[in-house]
Amino acid sequence: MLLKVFLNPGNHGGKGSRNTAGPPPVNRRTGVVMSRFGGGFATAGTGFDRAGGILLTDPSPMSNVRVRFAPSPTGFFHIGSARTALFNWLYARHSGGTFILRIEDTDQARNSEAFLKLIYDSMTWLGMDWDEGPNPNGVGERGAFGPYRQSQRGAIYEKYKQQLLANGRAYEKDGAVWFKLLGERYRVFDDHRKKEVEKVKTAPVVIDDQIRGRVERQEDEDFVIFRSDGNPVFHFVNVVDDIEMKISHVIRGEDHLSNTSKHVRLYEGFGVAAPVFAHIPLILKSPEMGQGKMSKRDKGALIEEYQQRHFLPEALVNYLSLLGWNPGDDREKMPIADIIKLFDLPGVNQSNAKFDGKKLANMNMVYLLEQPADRFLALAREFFAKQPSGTAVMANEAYCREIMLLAQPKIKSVDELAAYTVYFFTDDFPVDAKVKEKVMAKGDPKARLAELIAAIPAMDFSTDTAVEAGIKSFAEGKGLGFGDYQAVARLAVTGTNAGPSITAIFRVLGKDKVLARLNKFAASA
RNA sequence: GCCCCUAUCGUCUAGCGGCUAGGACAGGAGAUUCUCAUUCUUCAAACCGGGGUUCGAUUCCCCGUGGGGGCACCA
Repeated sequence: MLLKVFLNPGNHGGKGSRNTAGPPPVNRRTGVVMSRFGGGFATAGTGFDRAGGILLTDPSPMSNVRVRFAPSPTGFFHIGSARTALFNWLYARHSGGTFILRIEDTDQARNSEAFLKLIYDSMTWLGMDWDEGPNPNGVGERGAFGPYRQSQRGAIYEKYKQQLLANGRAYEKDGAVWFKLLGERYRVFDDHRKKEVEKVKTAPVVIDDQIRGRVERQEDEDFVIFRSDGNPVFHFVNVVDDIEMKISHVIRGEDHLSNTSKHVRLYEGFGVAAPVFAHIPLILKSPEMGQGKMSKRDKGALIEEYQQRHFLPEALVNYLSLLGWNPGDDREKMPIADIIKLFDLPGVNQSNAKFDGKKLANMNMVYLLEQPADRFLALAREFFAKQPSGTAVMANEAYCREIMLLAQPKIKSVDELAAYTVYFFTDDFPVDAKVKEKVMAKGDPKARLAELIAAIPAMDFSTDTAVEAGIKSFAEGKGLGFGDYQAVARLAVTGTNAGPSITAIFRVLGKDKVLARLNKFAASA
């Protein structure tokens, strides 16, 4: 078997505060993580063989970036997963590498096809296309390193297990298979687990992380790689798959940083150079949500939610890209092409970021405002297709179009459309009690209403400007202004104080409807 | 308990030894508009604490403290 050793194309360093103290026993040029035992490890360009090991060769020295996103279909697809996927995707696209989607579905009990589909759908919706992995429709897959679902890779894991068993880096105990650390053994009482455990004196594992800098961690206990039920554990399959799929850069959440020492030992066990690691900061709950890491249960945590609310995926992606990364200047709203161009691992922050739904909402609004009419209309149609009122709204295409375009510059997200435009589609619209109270308390709205009702039949409703001129000249005749009629008319016709210009509402609704509503309101008020 | 990561306005962040510490979201005030929203102007808002190093620390080092993560036959 041949395995490439991947080069690290990214330059290191960046932030001044980055921990780069001490001479890292890592080949900077290759990004190969080396341990201190045995004096050296494989470096690029130096093929080597190890007893029971794997031949390493380096036929192609230049970049070949291969990154993967490896979710488990055991729950909803949330913000954190999406951001991890995004950073992998961005890095792949930035470097002209390959983005792989691998499904870690070894947890039989918790897996579900519905969650699997959700992964494909969410990724697709967000525009993160993958070069290798299962096809987005779930049928078949593409790529030369499959299968891409761990549940189908049993034979590969078995082979790797045998290799470790054969080279003395694994052993069986209590029906499980354990990975064996090299070093002097001793027993000690573990406070955390309240029992005596066997530990191993080993040299620390040094990780040259693209984001964290140099991280040192001690791995001092043998660990299970195959459970007694015969199933391999996460650490094992993760490393085996990354080897088999020739992953060059492992970009994942910081919650895996502590696991990385296990993974590095595993790579050593297989005689394979480890990939470059990049541990990205986590997304934390916003202050209102409480403390800790954002979880699937938190409000606004699910990608699905934004999809259902018809957020613009590019707005969400833009916002997500800014959580833990920035382009280096004051720009925030950026086309994805610019983000791809500017994104790089050393530019990623080291500290966790709190999720801010308000900023996301603002980003969505900014994107929404600049959408061309046809795109906005398409979004509105998609939205209304799922609404109970949808059929009524979309019955008249031209009418619908006109109203949606009236609403576009006013709303923050597409899901506001239903409430924002109700009164255009039904006479049975809700009346905002608070607004009513306020409007009716100011001046003499009843008198204004009566005057308006009397004047409207003679007005020209053909254009906005005609309506405006009509009301204005009429109001001036009474010694009043447009504003004196606007509020009460709006309340009577729309039930609220927010909306497009009243002249547009009048024109679109038509004289008959407007008069009917004004009269009805006058009668009840 | 042990280990690892981290620390600038409420939030996202810029800053890579010398700055009136900048921008954005959110918030306050005002202007414009027929309302609302947008837009514009404007205000308030931060270097966690203590030691070093240095002529000089937000910036580098150490120690605290705070925040986060990990210590499984979960992933």
